[in-house]
Amino acid sequence: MKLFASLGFDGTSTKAIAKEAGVSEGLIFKHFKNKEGLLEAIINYGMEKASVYFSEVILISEPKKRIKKAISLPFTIDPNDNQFWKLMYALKWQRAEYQPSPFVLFRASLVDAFEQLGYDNPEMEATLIEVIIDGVATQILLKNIDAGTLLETILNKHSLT
Amino acid sequence: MKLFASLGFDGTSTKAIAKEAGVSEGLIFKHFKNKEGLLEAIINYGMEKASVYFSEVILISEPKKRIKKAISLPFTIDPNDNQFWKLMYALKWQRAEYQPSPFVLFRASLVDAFEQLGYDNPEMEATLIEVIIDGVATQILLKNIDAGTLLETILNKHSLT
DNA sequence: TATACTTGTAAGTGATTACTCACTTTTTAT
DNA sequence: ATAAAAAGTGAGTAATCACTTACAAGTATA
Repeated sequence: MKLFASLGFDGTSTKAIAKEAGVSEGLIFKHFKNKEGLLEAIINYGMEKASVYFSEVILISEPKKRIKKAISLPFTIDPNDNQFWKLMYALKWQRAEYQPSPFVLFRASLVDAFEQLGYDNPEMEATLIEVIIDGVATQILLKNIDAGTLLETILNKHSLT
Repeated sequence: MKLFASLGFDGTSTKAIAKEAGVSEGLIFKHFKNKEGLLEAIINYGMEKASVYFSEVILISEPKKRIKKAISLPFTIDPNDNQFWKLMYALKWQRAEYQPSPFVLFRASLVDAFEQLGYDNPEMEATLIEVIIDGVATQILLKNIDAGTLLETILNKHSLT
């Protein structure tokens, strides 16, 4: 994950991975069949952890609280998971196929929340939340900005305080 | 640009580039010295075009209008330039060094606008605009969303109508 | 027209790539 | 304790990589 996140999938050789992991190169292929299989294993591992956070949002029944929680997600990224999310975002721009299902459910729960609140265009409002999450994640992961008061400001503009 | 944007820099071979361009592989190295040089030429070409749009924002003296124009930028991306921007965003996640200077000036002009408007925390407000631009660009370039009423909604939430 | 320079090619180069295979060591189950 | 299975190794493999080089064709200027 460390190497894929910093050098990219194609920029990382299986030899380098083996060295970093302190094992022989052959073992990688015993375990994961091929390089692609290793990437999939990494993604599955990360998405399992990520699903926990998505569930926390989806399970909130009160719509305003659910939306607030959704926006707060990128602000609560565990620094230990930074590499995983960098990898996920980098992959996003290169492999359209990697749009795991947890994201779909997450979005649906946002649309539902805005419907409950009687918004004119729930789909668009959900998109706007996704816009903010993508944007905040980009800023937090790439430039390590001081997120301090940013969350509150966003919640304010969206009348969610 | 087409190949780099879809397959990534490391995922694209100079052989494939030569074939796509209909020239010999050697000619690439005559013109651009090496593969990296070709990437730089592409970036320079694209940034020159992009600078025009940034300038249009920076040159607006009225602060509210300047911020409005800034937010509207990702909504006005010429579909012909999609590949360039996909490449730029993909590069963002892999090569920290490619943060071209036009972006720096652009951000400074946003901070300045919020200062003029007397906001408490102009730096943070500028970051929030960048968040929105990054997020909108991500949505427009990756999923081709209907941007229709999204811009107006954003301007509304930020009291910029 | 002769000369110099640029544009272009094709066949290489050594290095590196993902991956395999024959083999050894360690772990697990009976 | 023993056999089977799993985990691990290291030296290969053909293919591909970015890049070079020797040379040919085209083009501008004297």
